[in-house]
Amino acid sequence: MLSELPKKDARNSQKAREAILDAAESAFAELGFGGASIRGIARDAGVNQAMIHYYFQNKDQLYDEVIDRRAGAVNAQRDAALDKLFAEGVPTLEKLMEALLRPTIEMGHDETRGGSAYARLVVSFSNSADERSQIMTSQHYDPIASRSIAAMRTVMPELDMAAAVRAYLFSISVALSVMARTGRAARLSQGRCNDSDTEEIVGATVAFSCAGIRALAMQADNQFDKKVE
Amino acid sequence: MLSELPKKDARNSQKAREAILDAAESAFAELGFGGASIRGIARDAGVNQAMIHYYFQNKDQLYDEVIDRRAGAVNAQRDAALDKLFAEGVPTLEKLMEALLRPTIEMGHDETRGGSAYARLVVSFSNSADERSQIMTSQHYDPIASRSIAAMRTVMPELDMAAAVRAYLFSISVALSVMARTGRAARLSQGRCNDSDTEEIVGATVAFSCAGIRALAMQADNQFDKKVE
DNA sequence: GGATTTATCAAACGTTTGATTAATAGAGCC
DNA sequence: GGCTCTATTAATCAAACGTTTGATAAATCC
Repeated sequence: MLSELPKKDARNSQKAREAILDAAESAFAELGFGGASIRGIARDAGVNQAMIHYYFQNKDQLYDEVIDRRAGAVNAQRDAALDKLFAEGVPTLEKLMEALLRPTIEMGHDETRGGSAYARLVVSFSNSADERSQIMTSQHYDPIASRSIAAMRTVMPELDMAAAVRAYLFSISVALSVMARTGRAARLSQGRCNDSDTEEIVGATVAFSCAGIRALAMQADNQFDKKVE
Repeated sequence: MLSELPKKDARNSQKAREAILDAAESAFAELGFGGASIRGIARDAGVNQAMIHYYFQNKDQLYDEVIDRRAGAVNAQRDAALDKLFAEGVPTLEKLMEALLRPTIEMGHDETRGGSAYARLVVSFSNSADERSQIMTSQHYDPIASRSIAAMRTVMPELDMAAAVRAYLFSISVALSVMARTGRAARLSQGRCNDSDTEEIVGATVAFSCAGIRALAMQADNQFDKKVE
């Protein structure tokens, strides 16, 4: 067969699009939006520089599509998990938090499909206060966050709105930090802390979060009691 | 008095240095290392562009000094708090975690002295896996982290090394997320969640962390029991 | 009070940036 | 076999980038 040469048909164009998204994902994760360059992305993707503008117009839209591709997938998983869970009645807090956190953590640990690069990217912009990051967070992650917070209050009715929001954000920040996998855990524990065993990490994250959430609920309760008496 | 003109003496030179560091802190926090420009920093600081290279040689060293200035201050506070705490015997877990987390959170809430810009910066690089960020984290924050982890194991001897490292990193990630103050809490709670009340946030963060840490300790205990029986 | 050091400036260096252009090659259709 | 649409290329653009330079004013030293 003599067709290992690059083809210019529609099938190959999809390949090019994906290759650009993959390269951009790594570049944005490693260098930040400002530090990543269109030229570098094109080189890594093995395409001509102008192809990036052809498919994505400009750098901002490329960034948005990188995030949209992954956020869409993981949030669909979380939505489905919530649907399934509440179809069988009101779940335990542990089941709920695992449904919310597991897809996030697993994506970060999926080395084979570039999930870990995206993990670092989402950790970075979700903790940033600049306008671009805020827009990405609110557009791609606020809807599932609102649904999750409502679900937490169904499972734990004693959580008021403020406490539930705080509980959700605390839990997510823990999950994101294990997603990022900076290698710090291994460094600080001289290799005794394994941050590659997904099941162990999901278990630890869920246990930590649920205990923390219950503590927040008790704290809120106590404050309520004080005001009442 | 006719001396409102800029002076070229040593006193003014310190002012220029500080102005550059302040402007760089904001720029790096908002735009990332790659997105921030020396020209923009010089403009914001009100100094000539060449002054930045005169004082800091290059962009990398400027970045390092921005971080060193704040990290030195906050880690000195944490060290002193640990000294004081253990001078009076072995403290409770709550006292320990408050000593570790309060200085961090308070710096992020110090709007008047630019602490909140640094907060966003430290959140960003401490969750990043690129080489520059790793170096910053390990140089400026690993020493106090190691001491903190050892202190946690003194207070809770049932924590093995791996669990203690994980507990520390989880707790710090929660504190960092409230430090960043992206405004998301207010958005998701329609303003009901106040992320400006420092005391309330310190209380919530400490309560959440301590409960989580105890849960991790129990988890480790159970695994140990399983292996023994 | 001349020499030396420190602080400051405007201008320029070569490089890299995001973006645009005009030209072309191939696939599918009629 | 020509037409049309999509995909791809090399060349080019002005702007912005980090850094360096040479000159100069002020402060400090001996």
